[in-house]
Amino acid sequence: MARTRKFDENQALDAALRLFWEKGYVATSLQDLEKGTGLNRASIYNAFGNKRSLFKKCLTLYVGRVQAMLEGVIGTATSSREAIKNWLACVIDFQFNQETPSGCLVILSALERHQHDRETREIVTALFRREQEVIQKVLEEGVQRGEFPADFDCVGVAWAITSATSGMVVLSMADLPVSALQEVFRSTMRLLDGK
Amino acid sequence: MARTRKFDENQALDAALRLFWEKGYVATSLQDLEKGTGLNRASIYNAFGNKRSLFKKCLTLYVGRVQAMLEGVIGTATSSREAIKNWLACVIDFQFNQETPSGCLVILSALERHQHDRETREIVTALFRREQEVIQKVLEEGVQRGEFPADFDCVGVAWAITSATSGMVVLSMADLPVSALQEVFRSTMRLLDGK
DNA sequence: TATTTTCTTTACCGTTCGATCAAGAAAAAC
DNA sequence: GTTTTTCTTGATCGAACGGTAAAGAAAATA
Repeated sequence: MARTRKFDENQALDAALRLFWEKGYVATSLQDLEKGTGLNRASIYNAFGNKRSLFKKCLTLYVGRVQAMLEGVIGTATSSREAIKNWLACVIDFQFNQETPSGCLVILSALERHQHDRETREIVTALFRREQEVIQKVLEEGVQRGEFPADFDCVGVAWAITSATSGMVVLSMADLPVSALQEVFRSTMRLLDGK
Repeated sequence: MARTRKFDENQALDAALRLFWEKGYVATSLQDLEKGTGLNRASIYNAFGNKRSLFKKCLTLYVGRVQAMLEGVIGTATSSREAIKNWLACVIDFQFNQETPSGCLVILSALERHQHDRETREIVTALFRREQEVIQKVLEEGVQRGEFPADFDCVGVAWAITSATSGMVVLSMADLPVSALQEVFRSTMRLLDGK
């Protein structure tokens, strides 16, 4: 009864995500999006609405992936300590992975806050909260398992680790070498040793 | 022999800095700059060159101030521990200070890296390096003073603290409450306790 | 195969972008 | 007070911006 869509919507979304990830919301023009997705301008509007809603779809997609990666890495570890170690290593790998852009769309969006509506900002806030919660939970499990002392500050350390992941991303975006991130990594891990 | 400038160049630079600080380089238009500085467009070009060079002047001004604040806070402390404590507290205060925008122009510029030339990116990199150096130095003084054990990892902890300051700024931009930053603060301070 | 419906293409909309230029205004030097 | 020089103003530039409308192309139904 009707014509089918020629392009793969997920594929186009992926391409758009990559662009926003690299240049941010404002600096990514519709011209960029046309070239990146291979779609015509009107096709983009037809499929995704306007630039704002396309961005929001990309951000949601990205957040979902990061969260899946976070929970995957944390969930498959055999100890609390290993979980944190793997997560921090994962963040570093991700920054220097050649297949994906460096940086982080969520952090970028956090800093572009003036450009976005409340709903978008809440997506950003939620990811950080979620990261802290997941880490806190794995630390609490570590306490129960006897890996950490009973009075271990799970809340505070979880926030510190969450902060450290953002900090590492910023450092890598500021052209600091891997070694700097590794120093952050090692020192952050030491938060799991003390009292 | 000639007419004198009516406006205060430093004052205009301050206004421009504030705009870039709030919205970033791309999102700040010349219209914004005209309104913010109170200057006519051509006066801006006459005084500061183009948008790029105006931005660079603002960034340099900002970096100088942050560095002065860093060195001031660290330099006036009576112990290594107190120096770090004051610096972290200073960063938190700064984020919630109502008189200045939240966020950080340097971090924003790091994430907008694709917009800037190498010289600008190097200014950004340099500030992070400088922050780490200053902190490392004060830690090393702490070791000599017997505040920390002889094998204390000054390099790594300095990077962790540098990362923590960026992390806290990101968290505050992501609308996390002060309490979250304070948790990062407390946990980061604990890096000075362990072995 | 004819029809219907959706997707795609092309051209274009008004607006805003960064940047410039020529004319007018004002202060210092003589 | 005249001259000289710089600063300021207002108008305007071409390009790029996000977004849209109408015509053409193509696939699924009948």
